Amino acid sequence: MSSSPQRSFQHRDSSPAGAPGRKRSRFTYRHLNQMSTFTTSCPLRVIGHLDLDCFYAQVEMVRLGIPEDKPLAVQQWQGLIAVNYPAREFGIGRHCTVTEAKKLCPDLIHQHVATWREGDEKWAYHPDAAENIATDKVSLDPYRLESRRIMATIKEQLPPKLQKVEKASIDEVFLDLSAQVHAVLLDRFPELANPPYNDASEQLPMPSTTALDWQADALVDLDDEQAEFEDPDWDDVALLIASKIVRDVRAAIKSKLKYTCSAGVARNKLLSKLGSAYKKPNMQTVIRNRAVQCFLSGFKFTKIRNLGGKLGEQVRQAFDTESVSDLLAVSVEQFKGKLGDDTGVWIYNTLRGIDTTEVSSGTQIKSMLSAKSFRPSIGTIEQATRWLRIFAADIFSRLVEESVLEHKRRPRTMNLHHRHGNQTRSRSCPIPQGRPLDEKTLFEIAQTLLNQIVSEKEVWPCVNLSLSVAGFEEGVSGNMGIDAFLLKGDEARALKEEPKESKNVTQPPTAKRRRVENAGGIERFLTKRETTMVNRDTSDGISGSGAGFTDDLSPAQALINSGKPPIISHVCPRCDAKMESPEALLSHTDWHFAKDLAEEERVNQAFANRQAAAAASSRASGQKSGASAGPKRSARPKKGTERGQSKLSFG
DNA sequence: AGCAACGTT
DNA sequence: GAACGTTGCT
Repeated sequence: MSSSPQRSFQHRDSSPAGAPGRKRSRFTYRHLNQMSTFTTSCPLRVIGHLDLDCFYAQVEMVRLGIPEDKPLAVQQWQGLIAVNYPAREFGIGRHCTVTEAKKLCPDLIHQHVATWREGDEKWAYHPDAAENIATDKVSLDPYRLESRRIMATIKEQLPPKLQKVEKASIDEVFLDLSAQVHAVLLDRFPELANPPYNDASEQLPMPSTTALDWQADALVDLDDEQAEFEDPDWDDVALLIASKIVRDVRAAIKSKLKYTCSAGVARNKLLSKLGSAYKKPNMQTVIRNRAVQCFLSGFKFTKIRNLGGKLGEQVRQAFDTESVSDLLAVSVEQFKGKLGDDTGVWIYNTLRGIDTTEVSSGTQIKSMLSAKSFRPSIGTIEQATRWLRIFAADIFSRLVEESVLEHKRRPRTMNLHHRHGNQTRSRSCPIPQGRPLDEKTLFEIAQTLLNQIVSEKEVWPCVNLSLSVAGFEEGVSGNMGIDAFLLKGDEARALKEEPKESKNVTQPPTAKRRRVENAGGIERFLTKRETTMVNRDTSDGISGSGAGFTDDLSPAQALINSGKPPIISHVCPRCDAKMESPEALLSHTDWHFAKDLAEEERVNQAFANRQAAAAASSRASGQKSGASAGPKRSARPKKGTERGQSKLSFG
């Protein structure tokens, strides 16, 4: 991260915090402090979402050294599972067949995914994979490995103590940038440092800035009427800072790994995710709080996460519309009546851009699956058994990469899924825990599951089989060393002095990557209104002007991080901690604020969760009702700044 | 097609 | 806890 002049902000008269007659921010010192503890209800929260552009296609482009402008698609058998943007210009879509695609674009590069081939010890890119659908099994490992490198790069780019990064899928990441932005705010706006009389409920002074320079960000049109000409407040500043951080992260991914991604920056996960999809590829979109409702109203609600399927269809039927704005007229009670309390509240909030879902950094894999659909279906147990061998090798290989080098976790259960025509069966069983796990064991367990299934009637021909492991469990049990936790086939045999078998699949302990983990994961609720303006960043991600946002922290932030007070005089009335300066003491009291609020928040959440959790099941996001009033803003329409502006003037 | 997560029964 | 279903990815 390079440093640069703070050209985003031009300071003007920085009137004292308490200057009379001066307009106050609608945010308080308490809100500001909540940023440093990632409080999910904080109205100044800033969340980023990164989404790799046609990820699989990019991986192949980079791996093969193909120039960016060449059309390429990733092939799986006769179909395409990823299409890069140059290829899309030819009208090639994800569910074209290869022959259709070649017709549209004869020069299309169609790279087949890597496959496991029976008897191989590892997946590989086979030139003739497409013709071997009957014997090969797709491997997505190359993409998982690249996904890990990207995660590592992102984490390297962010200040270690202030980052919160969640891997949401193989090509998606959420960032809670609140604490980092908080540190930047305190560093660059000294007037935010201390609440007068330690009163955290005091409103902040307005930003002492003349203009926000959104740089390459473009503003999206809004409905007029909206109170869009209000003075920028600290939430705008926070989003601007976050936007810059995100831009730098994208630049790092691009320069180090050659991948482009799109990004969304907003106040929560829901909005930032919509933002990243808003313009692709290689663009980033900022959704300011005042723009939320307008932004959301532009969507069919069916585009919103969790509403793209059955549930969305239910909603559409119930209210006979697909538009977000139509549904704004629907009351919570109506939603509850039609969809149940939890789902009803969730939808009501979601339509308003309300989402307090946490960004949880403690995300580890929870299950692994290896599957195959049989083109000509298979008809014998011997055939099925051969596939089980490949599945076991695949899964074991991934277990080795995932858990051995990192945290030693191993799965507790195995599941075998079987499909015959329309009907599907699955059987599962525990994986014996006492002893080390090896590939052969995996295979044998799978075999017993297969036997169970096969012993029923009407199982042939089989069109699909999938083997999965789940129930991952933390840690090295007892004195069993990490090395014994998982074993390569031959090592396991040696150790157990078992009779040897002919086939032996060993896994090269491939790429080693680091990991950072933590726990967490709670659902929350929030409140908040208003907005007026969306803007979009057209930056290509390499725009110079690096972030001057540093890793060094304000005293307050340093305190928060260390979690302990310094030494020397100035005694805290709360805890008798001794500080070396009045400033340190003030910062220290900030810290108390943060702690108190975090605690308060925790209690709230516990309550919310209890209610939600009881009935909690219905939807993938049990939110709590009772959205209370957000900070009110003095909605004072101002004299005109023009629409589509790239700068906003301050008071 | 091949994942992975999570919810319902 | 087992079986099955839903959602949302590339």
